Amino acid sequence: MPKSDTHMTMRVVNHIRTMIETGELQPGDRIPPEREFARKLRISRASLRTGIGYLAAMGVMDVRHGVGTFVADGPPELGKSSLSLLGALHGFQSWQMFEARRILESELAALAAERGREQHFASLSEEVAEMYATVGNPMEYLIHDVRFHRVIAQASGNPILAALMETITSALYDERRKTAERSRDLKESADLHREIYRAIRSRNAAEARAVMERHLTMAQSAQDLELAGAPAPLSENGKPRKARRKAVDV
Amino acid sequence: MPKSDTHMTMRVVNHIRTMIETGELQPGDRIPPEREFARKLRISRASLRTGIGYLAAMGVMDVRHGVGTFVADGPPELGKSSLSLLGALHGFQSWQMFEARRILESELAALAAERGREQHFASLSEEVAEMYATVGNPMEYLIHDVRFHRVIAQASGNPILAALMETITSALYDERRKTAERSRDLKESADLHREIYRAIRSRNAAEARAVMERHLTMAQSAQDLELAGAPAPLSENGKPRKARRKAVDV
DNA sequence: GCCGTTCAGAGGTCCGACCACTAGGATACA
DNA sequence: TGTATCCTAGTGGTCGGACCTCTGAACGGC
Repeated sequence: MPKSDTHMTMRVVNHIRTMIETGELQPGDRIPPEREFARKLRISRASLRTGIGYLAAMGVMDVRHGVGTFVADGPPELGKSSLSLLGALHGFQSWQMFEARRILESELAALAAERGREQHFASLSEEVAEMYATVGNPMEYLIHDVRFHRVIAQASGNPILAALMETITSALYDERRKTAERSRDLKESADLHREIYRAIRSRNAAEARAVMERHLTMAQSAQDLELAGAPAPLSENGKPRKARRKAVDV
Repeated sequence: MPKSDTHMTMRVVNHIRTMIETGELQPGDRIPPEREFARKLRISRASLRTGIGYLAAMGVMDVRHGVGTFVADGPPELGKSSLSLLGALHGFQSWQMFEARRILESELAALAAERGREQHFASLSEEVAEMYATVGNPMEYLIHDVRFHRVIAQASGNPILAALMETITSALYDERRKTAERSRDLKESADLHREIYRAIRSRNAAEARAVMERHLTMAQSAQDLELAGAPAPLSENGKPRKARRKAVDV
């Protein structure tokens, strides 16, 4: 998509991109200090920083003040929190977020059932066990919950869908953290996760998809309930700035 | 996700975000000239530019040299071409891209069948007609093809899923453009689009999903064939790094 | 009325200085 | 000896102010 030559920023982006493609740079690697790198590329430090900023915004680079600049590591995600920004711009609604997640994760679960490997099953099993063990500790529980879904995404064998899921999940995360779930809910949640795990392990794609959908539907209604007794009013395009803010923060 | 206060870049991002949330800024609007805006925010122009660059990278702002900086207009998309960058980093494969698209668009078609409105149906019908009319002109055809899918995304009533689709599609676009389709293929393609349109209009979600899936599966195998048949793909910049580039550029 | 020229205003690039954070070594103390 | 504190080199962050390039529209000659 991006033109090369002219714009300095694109020159930087393409240069780093090439370094990645040739294997010269790998996830976790550090790039040279800005001053040095800028000299090597024959551009000003300011321009170099523009390019790096661009890559950082897209989640490809990870800049750490006082330490250095690194190639992003960990699960790929499209543009850190870009979804919430876009949401502010286009008025995304909470339920749309959940719907998107429900659809993605359901398919992910089905794919995981078809393509998952022993190692994935083992990880899933482990996380389920941890979930049961931390039913009394929502904070801890959430960590394993997230990991569980992340393992499924990996097991699906499609890193792109996994990245999309990661994007939505992280946008949903903040809101979710605020929902102080009760222990009884967590027990039910753990049960559902166990069901999902079993369906995947037995390579029953349809079942995995169905249970995952049930799980996420329940999670959504639980949160809706928590947030307000009133069901979400879909004004579609309403003026009320109040509602707008709500949709935005999701 | 982003901390506020300290980092200038986040101060800018949050400020603009707030302006968007309050409705002070709307898609298509122009923000003040950099020098002036920087003065108003009490920060240096460089810092302001960093923040704007961040927003631009995520597709929220649209910067035009010599003209001005605008709030993004048109269909939302997550981080312009961030997918192809991430692809380079994590080695995304072509088939994974197609799979993701197939899953997303199938669900989108189903949702469109359930929620679409008369105006959407009218647009779809129009695009189908245009497709038949431009069967002899691949360039023109492609435009209406893209529009057709975009209208379905809108009709689905879920802008988030639509944005995800847009992201994948635009990453796929370059590759797709190179595939000089023959007229006969286009005729078949138009027929399928017409089927999809009919299913949606008759609110048959299952049928819409199925036909869409068939359409995209065919499109994928057609392109695979094209790529395999012509063994001397344009290397775009000389380097023989074929296999690698393939996985990357998709 | 058409078309090339001019020009103001907007973003793009650069420089060089200085600030702020981090990690790890050097030092002081118990 | 062990531990806590301080110091410092290295790296990203911010600044401002000069200059370049691009775009669009007003201007003026034909």
